[in-house]
Amino acid sequence: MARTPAPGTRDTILTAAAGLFYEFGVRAVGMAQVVEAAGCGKNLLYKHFPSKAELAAAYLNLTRHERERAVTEALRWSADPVDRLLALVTEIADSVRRPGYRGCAFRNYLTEFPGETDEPARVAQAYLADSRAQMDRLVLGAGGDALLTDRIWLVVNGLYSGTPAQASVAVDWITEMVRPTEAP
Amino acid sequence: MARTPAPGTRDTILTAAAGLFYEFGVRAVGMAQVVEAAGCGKNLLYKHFPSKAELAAAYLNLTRHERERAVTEALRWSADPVDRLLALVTEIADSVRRPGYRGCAFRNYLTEFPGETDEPARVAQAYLADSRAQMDRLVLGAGGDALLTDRIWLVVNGLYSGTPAQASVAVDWITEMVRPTEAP
DNA sequence: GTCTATATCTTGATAGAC
DNA sequence: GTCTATCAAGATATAGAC
Repeated sequence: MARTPAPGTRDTILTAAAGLFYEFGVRAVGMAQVVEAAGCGKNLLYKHFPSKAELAAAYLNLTRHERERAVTEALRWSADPVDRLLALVTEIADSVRRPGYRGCAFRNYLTEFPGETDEPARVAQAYLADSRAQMDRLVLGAGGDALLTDRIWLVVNGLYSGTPAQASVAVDWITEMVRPTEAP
Repeated sequence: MARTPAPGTRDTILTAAAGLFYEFGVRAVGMAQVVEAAGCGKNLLYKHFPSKAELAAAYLNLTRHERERAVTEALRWSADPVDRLLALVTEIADSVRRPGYRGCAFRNYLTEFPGETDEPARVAQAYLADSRAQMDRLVLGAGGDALLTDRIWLVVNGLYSGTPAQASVAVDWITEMVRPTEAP
């Protein structure tokens, strides 16, 4: 009775690994833990991901795609440049508010592996650069200048490493910055 | 090599360990590396620091004392509440600008060991709480309200995980927030 | 006696073999 | 899916220099 090769094995393993890596950190989680959480054999894990670094890179790529999907979805409903910027900021704030939030996965990885130049590190750095570039494009599109891009990135950086309680403060503040003040 | 004079042994070890821990992360640095960098025997290391956790706690406490000394020094010259707040912010910005800056040591530790409740984790959490409380006290003393404390903490958080280039942006911005605007 | 150096024990991790 | 080789790291114990 040959087992039917499960269609989503790679995804199953990756999803399990991603959850563990994000919650406990990449260094702290062993391949054995991933195997146990995925409910598969060790051979399968190494068949799909020949090394832990490749699994970590896949984890960061998965996270990137999830973030991009969520951001694209959030931006889909707004055409106005200011609305689009605020939609992005709101989406980030929502992600910070989600239970189990433990900071930005990419920044966390780079903190765990400082000075590293392997593939996961490159994925993380690329995401952060692209993420900043996207934010800057939206700020400039909404009529902001270079100073405002710096300031908003500062606040968003603080938001990423902050608590859910600060999410609303950040959103409200950035709204104030880019919307004409309403008289009371 | 020549025998290390006895009295400063603990400090020598701790200084060496602190440099390595901050630069490469606590997890990535082994006790053997600390021994080599300190130029002492393994026995002596374990005599002064019975476990790696105790060495890590000592590292964070040392960092805390260094930060507190620098902040106290920066605040010494200002009596005016607004000046004191800006002196603190400027001191933080200067520390971010220092070559070799690799983020806040306490946040980095908590990122490396999420969910940990041992002594180093408690030291790190206590520092962050005290640090925020001090900042809030200065903001309130300078005439700010609760909203301003939240906003300034957001910016300072972003500054900690930011680049030296953003340090000036943060200082200028906070200056603008707490000083009466000067007419052009 | 104090410190260095080394040898070793134990644990846990990556990885590959069966 | 289990079993095992290999290695690194934390921690301890022992042997030897000053």
